[in-house]
Amino acid sequence: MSTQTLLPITDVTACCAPLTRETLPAQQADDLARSLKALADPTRLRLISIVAASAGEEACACDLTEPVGLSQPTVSHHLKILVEAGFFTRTQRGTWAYFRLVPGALDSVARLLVSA
Amino acid sequence: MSTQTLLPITDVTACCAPLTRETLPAQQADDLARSLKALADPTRLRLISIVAASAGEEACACDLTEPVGLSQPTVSHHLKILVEAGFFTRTQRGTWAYFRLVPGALDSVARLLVSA
DNA sequence: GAGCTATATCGAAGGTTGTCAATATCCCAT
DNA sequence: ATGGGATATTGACAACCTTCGATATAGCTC
Repeated sequence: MSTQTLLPITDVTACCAPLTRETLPAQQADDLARSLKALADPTRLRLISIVAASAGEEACACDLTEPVGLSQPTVSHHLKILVEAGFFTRTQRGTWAYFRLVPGALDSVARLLVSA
Repeated sequence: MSTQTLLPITDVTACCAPLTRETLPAQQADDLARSLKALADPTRLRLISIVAASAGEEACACDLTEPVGLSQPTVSHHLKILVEAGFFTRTQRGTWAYFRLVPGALDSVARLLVSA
């Protein structure tokens, strides 16, 4: 993960043919790789899965630390990466931070991987 | 990328519900993350794309170095990672090594990412 | 066999990532 | 205001990744 700002997924997938259709330009390869890097961590996959399975498809940060078994700063770090990559939205309500899946974000990445 | 042996994709995806269906067990999160890590590199995405777009969906290693603009050892390294992750097969014909996409491998990963 | 070519492996440098403890920030309640 | 709880940021460290040049291996051709 670089320090560069991540494109929201919807931008990454706005324009392009699927991966297997024609040779991917370097710029688009970079963008897609950045999105995939955000997903390519077991803790982040579990966070996505937990949020998606939560009531209202929304989860409080306070309920995410314990299930993944890592420290609070580490979980906060992973959540930030998922937000910056465009997979999560963050809503502050009082002291609590709530996270939701961005609708269609995972599907956009998936669509780029398939041929048909 | 760890030194640990990668599961072929078909094993990763053999058993499990989509990512967003229920909380992903740690073991499956690890496996899927390993597959995604193999994809999460711009050079490897371009290699996949070039091979997929080649005549017969097959490409010789000798034709892959120049388009990605990296050294021969580096390209060889990326090809190895894609083979070990189960996305490519490698066939030796004389001095040349030919690479093909494993049918369905990308689709298996994509299917785990979508909800529907 | 000798030499050439294609590919893989080795070893090292530099950058990136995941993790934590410590600390800062923000918001609510008293 | 003050205190307490929730979350984010900082700084540090170890592990890992990408890349290369140098070298090894394997197969073809003469």
